[in-house]
Amino acid sequence: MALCFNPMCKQPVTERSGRGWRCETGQFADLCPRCASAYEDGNFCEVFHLTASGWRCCECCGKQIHCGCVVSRHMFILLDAGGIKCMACVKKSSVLTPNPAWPPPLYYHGSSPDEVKDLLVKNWSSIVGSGPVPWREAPSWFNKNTSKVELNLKIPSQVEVLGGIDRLYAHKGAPNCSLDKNKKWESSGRITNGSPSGGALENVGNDVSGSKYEEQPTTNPNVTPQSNISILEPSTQTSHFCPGLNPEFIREITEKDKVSGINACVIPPPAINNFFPSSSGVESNSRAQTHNGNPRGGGEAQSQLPLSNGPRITNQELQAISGQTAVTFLFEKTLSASDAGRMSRLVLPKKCAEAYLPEISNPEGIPLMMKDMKGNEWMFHFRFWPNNNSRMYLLEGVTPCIQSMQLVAGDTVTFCRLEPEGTLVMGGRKSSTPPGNQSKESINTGNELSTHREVTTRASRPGESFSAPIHVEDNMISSSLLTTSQANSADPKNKWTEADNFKTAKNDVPGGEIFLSKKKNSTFGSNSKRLRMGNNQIIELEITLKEVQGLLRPPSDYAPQIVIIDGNEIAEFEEPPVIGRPTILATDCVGRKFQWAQCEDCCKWRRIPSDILLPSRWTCYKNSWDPERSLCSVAQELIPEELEDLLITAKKQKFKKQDEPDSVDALEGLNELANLAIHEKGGILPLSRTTSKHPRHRPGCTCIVCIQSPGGKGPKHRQTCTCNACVTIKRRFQTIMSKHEMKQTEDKRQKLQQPEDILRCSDNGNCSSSHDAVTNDGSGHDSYKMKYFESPFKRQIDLNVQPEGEEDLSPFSNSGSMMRLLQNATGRFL
DNA sequence: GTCTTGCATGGGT
DNA sequence: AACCCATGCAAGA
Repeated sequence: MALCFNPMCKQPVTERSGRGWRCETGQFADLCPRCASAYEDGNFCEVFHLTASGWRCCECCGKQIHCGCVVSRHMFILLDAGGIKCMACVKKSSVLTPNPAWPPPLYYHGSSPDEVKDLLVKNWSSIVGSGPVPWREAPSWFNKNTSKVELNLKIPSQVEVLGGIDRLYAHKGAPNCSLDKNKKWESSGRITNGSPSGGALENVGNDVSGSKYEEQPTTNPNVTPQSNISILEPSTQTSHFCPGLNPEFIREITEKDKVSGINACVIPPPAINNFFPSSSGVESNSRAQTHNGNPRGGGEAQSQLPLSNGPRITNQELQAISGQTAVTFLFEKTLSASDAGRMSRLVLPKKCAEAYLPEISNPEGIPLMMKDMKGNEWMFHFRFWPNNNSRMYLLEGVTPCIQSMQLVAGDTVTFCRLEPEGTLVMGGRKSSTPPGNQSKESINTGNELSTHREVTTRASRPGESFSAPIHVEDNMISSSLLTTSQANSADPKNKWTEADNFKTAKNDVPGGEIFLSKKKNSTFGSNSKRLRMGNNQIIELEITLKEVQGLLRPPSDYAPQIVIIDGNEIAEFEEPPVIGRPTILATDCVGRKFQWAQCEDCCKWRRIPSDILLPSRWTCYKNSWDPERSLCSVAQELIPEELEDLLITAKKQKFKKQDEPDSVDALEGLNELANLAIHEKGGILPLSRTTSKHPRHRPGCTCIVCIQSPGGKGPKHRQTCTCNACVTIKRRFQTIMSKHEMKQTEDKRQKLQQPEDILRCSDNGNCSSSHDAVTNDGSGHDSYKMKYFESPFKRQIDLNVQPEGEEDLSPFSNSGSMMRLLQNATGRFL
């Protein structure tokens, strides 16, 4: 007869005996009835280990916990600042203090269901993988003075936890939307006989919610119903879970295969290192799931799973998330174009599919039910294709779910599992947040944006300018524009020229979604791993494509090649451009142009010559034009009022340029185009430059590009040159000219229709600029207009005062001057 | 002609 | 060289 596992007992194990803790072998300790009772009461250690070492006091209640003991290892959590906290206090704090990640339900009384749903999706998306930033921002939610308007504005950056869903809908009386909330749950400190059993965990929480919880409506909006569910403590409690795996199966593999139960069962997020109890020392190089039907060891799979599929979440976040239920993050995947397309099939990373999803032995697969973050159930089909002696796992039928989450290629789907029932949950995370807070969030998140791998550029509506969240890698800018430029740089047919514009890209994609190709006819939003970037390499710009174009600077150490077309020289850069620092063009009281440049370190604005192209990183120390102000400690010239006007000026210029046709932008001077407001972190990084000049050219190539020296000297293109570069530029030129003619025709037609506008124009022909300057902000007020006449750097807004101000900015004011303008632009580059 | 399905291909790791 | 996986594409519905 088996004896009690407790060495201090050794009583026979009877039928009334119970199971105790899980041992490192994966098996559960068989205890005699007395010991089992003590264990279930949570005082096993107090009875048997009282004189042992390792007792510590809870930092909150002072309760002693036998730390370090396998029996009590799930009864406490380790505090970041040191010390421990018993699970009772953990649960208390979870109950009585608002989850910083979730607003009090009070806020949602007036919210419509749609708003709530939207909030859920967005917030879940945030928490699943965007890192801890939302938690930092979250406390503002609890400011009682926060207005609903403010609240709504903050929605995209807020977070959602499953518990929050429960709270929300419990309060709104919509339990059908919660996640299995109607189930009678048991606290799941451990899994015994395939079902959670009571134990120390429940006991420590008895004073809060008891070991069992059957949901009851709450009347106190500030005290949320604490279901059952324990805080998931990565280093302890998780080891008792076998997330997603059938408990019977768990026992099977632990008993049959003698695999470490912990390692075999625990499916921790790869990003959470301390999820892995390493004490077992069981390491295996075998596959987590073999195709011959052998049981899968999740833990083994873990160690092999690609980190890129690991959710980006910290232990604390996970704890917060699991304030109501235990959530095991399984993996995530960035949606490719195929995944998000009409095919309704999502390719799953093989290792993740094999590790986390049910085993399938035939290509037909199995139906797989998942829930989304709203609690809606979706029935997918999990299957695989044989592929090169391997498998390609697919989740079919995902399109409706993905669409319901408004996910597109480049976004991320996250797979989680609710414990203990093992329900799979598919979450989603947008690759970018809406303009206006995206940059801010991205900057705040810093290195937490690892999942923003792809670059997507979007136009919110057809015809609008692009809102292009752009992730810039140290040596690579990933906007469609620049990527194209880089690609073009390798091809003499598509070298980067001043006249390039990418309007076609916008028109190519219905709805404004733009995914430029990394491969032929493929989508840019796909998993171009070369475009991925490390966490600390990411900055995110909220900037339009045209703005990006305006910020382009020719490589400082690379001279352009001169292409002669129709007798005009056009500077053409073999190398991709770099991004310059934006400045604000201004004019002093005597009409001289200059620029305001902002120091990257002190943010003070310095006056620099108008013809200077600043590098992306520029500080006061580089202000060689004004030595007196070459230190950050020196005050700036601008008084606050002037600075305000300056920024207004910049904003007006930005708006004005957005209203202008792309073709105009393509030919504007760089300085003018650089007057853009962008958000950046740590400055804009220079673009990469190809190390090989013509990677696609073969040795012996005699094209004009290859035979020309890097300095731009040597033979030049003739007018009759038919090389690819010339042909391309000619074609572009013709396109621009045709657009210009169309624009001229349209302008004439509009002028005829609006004679009053003509009368309002000044004699210098800058009607549109002057007009826009007044009307774009919707203020045609005279006093407002007059204000702009007062400050020197405001004059560029009113072209009547500064007639020459933007004359050159309109390359199509005179069709005959097209090439002159090209030359001017070239000259500015040079 | 369009959509779906399932395999093949090839770039990337 | 093996493997993964995005996606092309042909065949069938």
